[in-house]
Amino acid sequence: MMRSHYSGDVTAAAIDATITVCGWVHRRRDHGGVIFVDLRDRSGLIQIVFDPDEAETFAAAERLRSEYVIQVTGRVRARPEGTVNPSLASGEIEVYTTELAVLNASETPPLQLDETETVGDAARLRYRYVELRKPRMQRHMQLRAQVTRAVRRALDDLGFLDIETPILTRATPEGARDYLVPSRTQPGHFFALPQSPQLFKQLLMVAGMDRYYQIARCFRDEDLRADRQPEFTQIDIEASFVDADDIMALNERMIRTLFDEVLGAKLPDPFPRMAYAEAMRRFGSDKPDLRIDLELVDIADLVADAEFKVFSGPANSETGRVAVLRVPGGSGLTRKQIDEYTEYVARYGARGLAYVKISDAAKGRDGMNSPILKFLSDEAIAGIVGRTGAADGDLLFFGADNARVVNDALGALRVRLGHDLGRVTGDWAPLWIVDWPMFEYDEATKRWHAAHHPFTAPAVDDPETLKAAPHQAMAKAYDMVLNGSEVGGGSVRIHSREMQQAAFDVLGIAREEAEEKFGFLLEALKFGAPPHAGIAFGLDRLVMLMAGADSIREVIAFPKTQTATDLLTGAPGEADAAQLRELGIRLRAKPAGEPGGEAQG
RNA sequence: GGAGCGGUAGUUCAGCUGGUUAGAAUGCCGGCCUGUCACGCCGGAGGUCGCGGGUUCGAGUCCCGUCCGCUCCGCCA
Repeated sequence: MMRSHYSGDVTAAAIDATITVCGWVHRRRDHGGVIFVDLRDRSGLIQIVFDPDEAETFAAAERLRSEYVIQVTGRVRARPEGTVNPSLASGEIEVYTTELAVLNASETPPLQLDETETVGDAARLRYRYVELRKPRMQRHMQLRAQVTRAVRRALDDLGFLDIETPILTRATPEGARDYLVPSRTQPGHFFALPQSPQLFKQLLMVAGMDRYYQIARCFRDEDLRADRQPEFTQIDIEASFVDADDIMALNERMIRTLFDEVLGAKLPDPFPRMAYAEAMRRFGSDKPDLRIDLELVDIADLVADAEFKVFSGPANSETGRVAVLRVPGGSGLTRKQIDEYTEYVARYGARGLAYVKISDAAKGRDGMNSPILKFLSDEAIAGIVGRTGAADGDLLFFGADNARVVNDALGALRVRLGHDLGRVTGDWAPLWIVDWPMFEYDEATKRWHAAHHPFTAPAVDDPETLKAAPHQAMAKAYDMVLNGSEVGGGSVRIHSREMQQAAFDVLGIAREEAEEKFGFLLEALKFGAPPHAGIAFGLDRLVMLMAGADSIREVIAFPKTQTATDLLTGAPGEADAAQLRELGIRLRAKPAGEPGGEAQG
């Protein structure tokens, strides 16, 4: 039953009003015969006063301990002497209690609930229900609810239909690893949990549900990161008879409204757009953080003839790249710091991190300091200084390797330096990345991969053109990037069977395989599929950014650990023999000392 | 699959190069204090130093293995 006071905002109560408040005892202080309790409820901390004149209540209050669940009734009073405690939600008022009911006791809490304490992650997740009581977590959950509410309202108002799609569905051949669910009624067969509702929302377009959305749970059995969980939530949107511009306009308006309503933040109108190629060239990333003013500059032509093989090799290679990152004022970096950055870029495959410190650019090489200067001609040095605009006191970092390594390494270094050197300006920098390549060639498997997914429409209209030159094909795709994070991505979809087949052909998905895995989609495309396009936002990541949190776990009520387990419930657990028998699953013998075994199928 | 960091009272942490009864803060228990607000003061309880093995006269500390948590690379169409 909802307690009578529960407006969620005690601070709005009038002086001298009698109110009833429920919550948890955050802290009890006794002083000179008076007992003070900081009561924690969803609005924050409220100071409750117990006076010895209320003998019975006072006696009960003496037995209060941390995390006891109580209900108090009392008179709202202004705090004496005009004292205001900003750490309390009820900073200017207090509740002078006449009645106290202990609704439940609590053992000594397993976590410290002070906001200043950083509790170890394992303990937090094990006792998540306690951790969630913290005002910060309450705020995060409230923010998340506000976001979904605002999104729903915006889309509802535009006539979008919220339609649910299956959670038990079938495996897809490409993309992330699937979570599998064995079928009891079809022994040896498995459902897969959806990586996204992609195929179903396209079927809904064929079905004439021409404006669809869903706050959809998605599942991907891949390794976790601070911003990646195995189950996560997408704001999934699809519409018919629209093009890329329609979808981008609709969604940036939605995001702008969302930020305005929820955070009071004004995002640019319109969002800037940048071609994928430009983003890679200037920032080494397909999700550049535009709050950082550092940029990559190409210098391959300046060092192509250098004797320095480290530079001239990539400079003359089809797949190579030689680029410079100018760090204004960076010549103050110590050798130790540069070594650290070298180590940092090594993660991305960079075999070194050449640098030049510039003390007096006008003096040419004599005004510079670098181990690599001796390998470069005066012309090359002058060219690099001219092109990068390097000034006295600057430092230049060089990347020379195949383009992928240079982009990854300098792109990551750029972000790292931006933060380290305080070059992050502004609060929100959204943009659209457009003009994506249709396919990417994977050297390892010698195969083409879909840059987005295999249902993305190419810019060309003829399937034969697509097949003839897949490396040139551009996709009608768009990603929304915010502060260096990809928050959403979408595309115009293929709506003709012939084009879809052509895409599968390029991707090396055999006709039989395509027929088996996607036959239903190919078939649907035959029966009057309208042109359609859509987008999906990563809700968790979006809320994380809005909350200023550094992990997606901060905005998910019950997240999983890095090894995809749930410390609270102990999931995943073992299945008992009877269940397995019924499912027709036999486990491989347990390796000694290890819990569980491996499914054999 | 790989790299790195961490695991010591309920909680957050300290514990230098191996050395006697493993400390602090906070929380918890008891007492004191006429309004505190991170209240204060006095006292107390609380630890298989993640687990297993090894080196050593001696291991929280060194070595090996293992488990767990976190960050990152790979992976995430």
